[in-house]
Amino acid sequence: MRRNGSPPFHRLVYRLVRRVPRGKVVTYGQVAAILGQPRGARAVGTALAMLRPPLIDDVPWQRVINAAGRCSHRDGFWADIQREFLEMEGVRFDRHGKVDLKRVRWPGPRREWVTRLRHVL
DNA sequence: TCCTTGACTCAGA
DNA sequence: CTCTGAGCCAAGG
Repeated sequence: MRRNGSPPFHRLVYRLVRRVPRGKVVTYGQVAAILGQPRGARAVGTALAMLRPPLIDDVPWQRVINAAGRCSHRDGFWADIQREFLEMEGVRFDRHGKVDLKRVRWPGPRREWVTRLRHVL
């Protein structure tokens, strides 16, 4: 007998991240908010961390960055890998290692995400 | 169930 | 702009 039909949080995170198109990015807090958890940015990081090391499930993890517009990660290694992947997709970084969220954020201005996307998930 | 861990964030200094 | 501290949350032991 199945007790809980709702997928665990990290699965929802993967579903959403899989929809982020090439050349676009989302922030941890944004993902959390869309999933109905405005304060759960940290949990989103936990979810993505579970993909490592094999980087499974065709989840474009590199498209998730922090609110400051930079690649997070504790060690610089994966942050560098992430930046390289994003640059290959056409995402530009300034000399401080930041992207222009105003331009590359998906799916556009804040007013659009939460309401429309939550239902689709 | 309690406790610890982080790919987080925001307000302050 | 950088550095802290406190708040927050799912996972896993």
